[in-house]
Amino acid sequence: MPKDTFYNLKPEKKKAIEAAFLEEFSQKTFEDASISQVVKSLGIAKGSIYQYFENKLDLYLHLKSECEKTKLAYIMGLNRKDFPDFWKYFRKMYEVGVLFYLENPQASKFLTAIGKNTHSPTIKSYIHDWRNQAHQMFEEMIRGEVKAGNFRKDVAIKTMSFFLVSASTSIGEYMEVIYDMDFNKELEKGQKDFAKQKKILLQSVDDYILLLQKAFEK
Amino acid sequence: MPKDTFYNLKPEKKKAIEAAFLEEFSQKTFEDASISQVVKSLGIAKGSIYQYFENKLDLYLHLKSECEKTKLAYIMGLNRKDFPDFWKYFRKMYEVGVLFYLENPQASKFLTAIGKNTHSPTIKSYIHDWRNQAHQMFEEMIRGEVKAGNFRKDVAIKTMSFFLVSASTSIGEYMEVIYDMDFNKELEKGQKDFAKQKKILLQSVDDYILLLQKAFEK
DNA sequence: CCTAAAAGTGACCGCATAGTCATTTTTTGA
DNA sequence: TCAAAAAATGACTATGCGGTCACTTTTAGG
Repeated sequence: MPKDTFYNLKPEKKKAIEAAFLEEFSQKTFEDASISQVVKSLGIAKGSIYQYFENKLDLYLHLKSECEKTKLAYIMGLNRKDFPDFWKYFRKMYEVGVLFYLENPQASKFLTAIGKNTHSPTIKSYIHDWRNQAHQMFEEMIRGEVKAGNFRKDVAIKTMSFFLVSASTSIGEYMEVIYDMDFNKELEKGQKDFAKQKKILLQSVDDYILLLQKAFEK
Repeated sequence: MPKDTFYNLKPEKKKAIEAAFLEEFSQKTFEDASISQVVKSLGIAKGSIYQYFENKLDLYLHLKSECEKTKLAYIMGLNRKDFPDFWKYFRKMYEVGVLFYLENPQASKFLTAIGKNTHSPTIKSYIHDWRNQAHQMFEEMIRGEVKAGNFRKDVAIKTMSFFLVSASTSIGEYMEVIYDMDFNKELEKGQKDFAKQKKILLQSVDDYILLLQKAFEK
């Protein structure tokens, strides 16, 4: 847990520090991310960081939980029961996910980057836990749909869950590719249309759903 | 390129060095992998490594190309034309892939681990190239199947290719999970049946194909 | 205004890395 | 047998890291 000193910081400075480290941890492994370099770019002393946090991991986990909290606020309130079928629900998840991405690109990229620490001795256990949770969640969802007669039942639920988790991850990567392509295109034209971006990103999701739906239906 | 000194080494020593570094690079990032630690475990001097290779990257790329060469020997000879449909061809690719895995676990794991260096400043360009090649290959294959009327044509080829690449990666990860589970189960019983392992791994592929087939068919 | 607490600092420590190179050891073949 | 070539060595360099701490500066409030 961060120390009181950190929470006593002026909001702008707190934000600046968080932003700088989000950036660093989005682009490097936990081990390769360098506190020394970030404080240099921030123009503060390295010692200060250790007035705010216990150590590097404490800092990392603080960012992680902050970003997760932010994202959760977007996801919260979504309930399978409120949708006529699983894919409408699935799509809505991505709709709020895209909103989160467009409104908090740094946080979103950081959360994605966490998953790239598969080999980090410090971080891998957190990833492992997260993956297990995701698989369990998806398994339960799929089991529900199978029981309700909405999904095929000739393929093991574990397999379908693995398939769906990977497809979900892939959607995220695909969206980033599409976003970069389109972002550069818009840059040339010297504009940046938020609503249009959202539409383009969600088109990727819709296309993926077209494929997934067929794969999972009876 | 490795220096002559390396190729002049006695085969056993050469193999031992390669094996030790395959192991290290399978478990750590390129940057985090430690030559110092590997040479210690090998019982040779660090200077020797620099008699064999220009530098760390040279060593890494040597292992990469060696493993790729080994795997290529398994894949080579497979031709879409020799199969009645795409999924029979796809399955055969995994059949030889599984064989490669069972016969060269270190090489196979190393090749998989390359992909985890997305954030490595030294390695990421190689991954990027590899990904682009994979996507291009898959795109061409899919285009062929669409033109032949075997695949649906209402989803962009780029999307289908992204979907298929991710599913393929996922199969690999799924197989490792399944393999570990089953390997441990067999260990308890104190046996290790190669043919049975192969069958179990390929069952994962078959299940994935059941899903993919539906997703892609007209 | 002045003092005590809080915040900020950066030189420094211990450690680990990739890579070098003068020196020693081993191998080779005439 | 012996000298020249090849290979092996490990102390050493330069660099970078996370983390510490004695010290300085800023802030707060009686």
